Amino acid sequence: MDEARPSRRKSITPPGVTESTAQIDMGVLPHLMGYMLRQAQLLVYQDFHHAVAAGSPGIRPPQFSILEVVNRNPGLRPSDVATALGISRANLVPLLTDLATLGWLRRVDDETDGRAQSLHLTPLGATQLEDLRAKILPHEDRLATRLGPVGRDMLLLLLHALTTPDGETPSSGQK
Amino acid sequence: MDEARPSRRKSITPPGVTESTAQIDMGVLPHLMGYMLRQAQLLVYQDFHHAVAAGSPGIRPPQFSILEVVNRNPGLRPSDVATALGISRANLVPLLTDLATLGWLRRVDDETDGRAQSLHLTPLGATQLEDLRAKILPHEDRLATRLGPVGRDMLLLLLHALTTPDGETPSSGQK
DNA sequence: TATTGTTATACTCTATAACTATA
DNA sequence: TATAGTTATAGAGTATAACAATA
Repeated sequence: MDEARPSRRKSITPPGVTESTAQIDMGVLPHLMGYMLRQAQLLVYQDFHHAVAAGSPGIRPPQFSILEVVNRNPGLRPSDVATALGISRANLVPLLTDLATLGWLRRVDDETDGRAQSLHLTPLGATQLEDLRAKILPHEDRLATRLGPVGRDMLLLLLHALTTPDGETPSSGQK
Repeated sequence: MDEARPSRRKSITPPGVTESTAQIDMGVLPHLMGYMLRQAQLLVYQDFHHAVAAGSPGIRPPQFSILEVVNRNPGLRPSDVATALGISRANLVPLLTDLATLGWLRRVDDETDGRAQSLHLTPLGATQLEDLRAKILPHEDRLATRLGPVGRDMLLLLLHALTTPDGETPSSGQK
């Protein structure tokens, strides 16, 4: 019985997200933004890992985002970082602790508000962040070559439009 | 060192995550595909949850993907589902078990190959899948209104280009 | 009372290694 | 030996509740 499917050959197709599914009907999945966003994000995250893992173990996208935001906004508070990156305060704590343990980030108790802290990058953290950018940007550029000359800008524009609630102005967000 | 930023400059990128972070400089993050893909995916996944949670508890994107693929390819094997969706065989097992426990999916031992199984949706599973589609597609459409008339197709096209290794033909998955 | 940082907990997703039973 | 399904485990990300100190 069974064998509703003809010819199950052992045609092992190379790994990757969608390539090995050539003869499988994916149904509506390729038409769902959620599914395709997940696949794309997995791919880019793998690229991030390849770009960063060797040289900066333990640094993943969230850690990089924290470094970037704190570097651009010295003295920022954990609470603000959490809302800016969409991370809960509770989940931010161990990330900040790890970065502080590395000596890349300092937590300074606020003098006017006994509850608050001010976050700053150490000189080491600043140079490491530069190093991370120098690794990440080329890899993103390499991936972007799959999208054609204006594809990357178009993708970012669409993603901004998607994540921008409504009355925002995403038109001024490009470099 | 480096930039020595003057207090709180309103730099080039207001858009991004939320409007409450308007005065925070997000640096290069809004220009990174990885960061924006993550933000977009979180948003769409929240939408998925809102669309599905009430009525089908426990059904998340991976479960839906499995149902969709098995429905379109009756008799498919777990191994094929795993590679098609980018999930490891090991991690697929509990997902299939849950769906089987719900009575939505059957695991039939293959008669010619004692190691293999054939996956099929039960009649209940098929109707439930129809129900899920009827909930998910409108919510995706609603999100897509932020992207303009051709924005959604453009986004899907770019995501396909990004996740397609190189000389592949993404048309095999198109409807 | 409300907020800030924190702790603790639980659940999901992901990544490996290793086992069984078949082939 | 190789494969299919499975088990077990560990790690990361996410989501809540609750707490102490402070406002």
